Amino acid sequence: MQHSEEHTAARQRVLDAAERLFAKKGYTAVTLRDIAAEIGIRHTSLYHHVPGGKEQLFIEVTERNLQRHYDGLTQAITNAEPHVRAQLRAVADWLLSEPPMDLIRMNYSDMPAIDPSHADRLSHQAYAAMLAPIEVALQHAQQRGEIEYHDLGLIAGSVLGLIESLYAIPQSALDQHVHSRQEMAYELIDVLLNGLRKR
Amino acid sequence: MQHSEEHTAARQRVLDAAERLFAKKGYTAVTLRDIAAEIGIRHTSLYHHVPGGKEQLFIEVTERNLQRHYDGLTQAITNAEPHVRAQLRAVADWLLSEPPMDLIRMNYSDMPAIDPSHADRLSHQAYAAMLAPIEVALQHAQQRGEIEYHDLGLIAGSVLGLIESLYAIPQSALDQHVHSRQEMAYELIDVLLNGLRKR
DNA sequence: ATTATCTATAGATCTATAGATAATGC
DNA sequence: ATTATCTATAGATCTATAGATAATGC
Repeated sequence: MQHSEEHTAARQRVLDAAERLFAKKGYTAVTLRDIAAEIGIRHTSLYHHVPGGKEQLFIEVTERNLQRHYDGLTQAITNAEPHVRAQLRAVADWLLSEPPMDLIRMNYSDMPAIDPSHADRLSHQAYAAMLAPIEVALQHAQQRGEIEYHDLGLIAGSVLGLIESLYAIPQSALDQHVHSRQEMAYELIDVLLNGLRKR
Repeated sequence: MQHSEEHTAARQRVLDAAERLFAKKGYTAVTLRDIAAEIGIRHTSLYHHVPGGKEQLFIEVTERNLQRHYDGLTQAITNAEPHVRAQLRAVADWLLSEPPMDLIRMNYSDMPAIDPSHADRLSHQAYAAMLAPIEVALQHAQQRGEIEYHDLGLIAGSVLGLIESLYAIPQSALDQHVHSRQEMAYELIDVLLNGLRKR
């Protein structure tokens, strides 16, 4: 016997589609019809999987997305060579393999549209999931003497901001440009690390 | 005699409110009712000032916003001391005095929701208005020998991305933190410039 | 038998139009 | 006289519920 919290295949398809669309366009820009259309069902069928409706769906898949990012970033860092440059490149590779995590939009547009208590929790989770793995890697790099800075939380945010901001480049501009997002990310990581070198 | 393209005081109030709200929350998250409520009129009255409706309103105020940013950034740089550090601090001050220009949201959420031909133009304008002034300042800095890098367009984007990403920090986290956004921006500018030093 | 989807429907909200009324500026 | 706003209304779309039908998994 399975109760409704269980993860059936159909429910997974719903959550996957919702996660992708909400991540890409934000809470208000996505309708339940968009999500349902994505997987070829009627929007009313979504309520069977998520009785709480749009808001519950958004909260659930956003937490899921953040957890996935935490895992992905942690894995990327763990699997990379134990040097900060390789680890930050792995972070960039991970982030650029996913749709952008637009934390500004979350902060200014998504969060104000949902229940405040949930918004607070999500904001906290976003901060922790995205920044913590990077900050830990930077701390280890500092212990190894690869970098030197007094506020590595700020630098972790910069790494995230620098890489994600590459998603602000329109596809049309990317096509003309010689470099890919990955190449640009790698260059920026080198500039940043150059600015953090012990001297 | 004045035709409807003229800028009357009432029309200015409409555009101001629309600009602020669209900048903050994005195209789909803002309704015409929100804009009208902001200035204490009924939403149907908006059509008198902007017959083209929501989409025309968004396009008009977004271009206006971009022009304002271009002017503001150019002025900030011109009025600053003629050194890259002071100029980038002035850029940060300007950007942090305005609501965030979330170019990721524009790229992924706003632009797909409007007419493609207008979207293309707006994307191009955004790129030019926000990056060009910073890039020019960096080129001058390079001519003065203050920095050295082969792709200053990429660095201009980084400056923008770094500073705007400070808007991803929730207010609650800012309250706990010791540093203001401005202080963090100044620190990041120093790290970046340190990474771009001639050596 | 359980899970998933569909149809039908309600009520709220959104963009938009038409025409009447009020406010403003020579 | 012109400009700005309002009321009334239409039609589209959105979230959500109820109950019937179809698909699935033991």
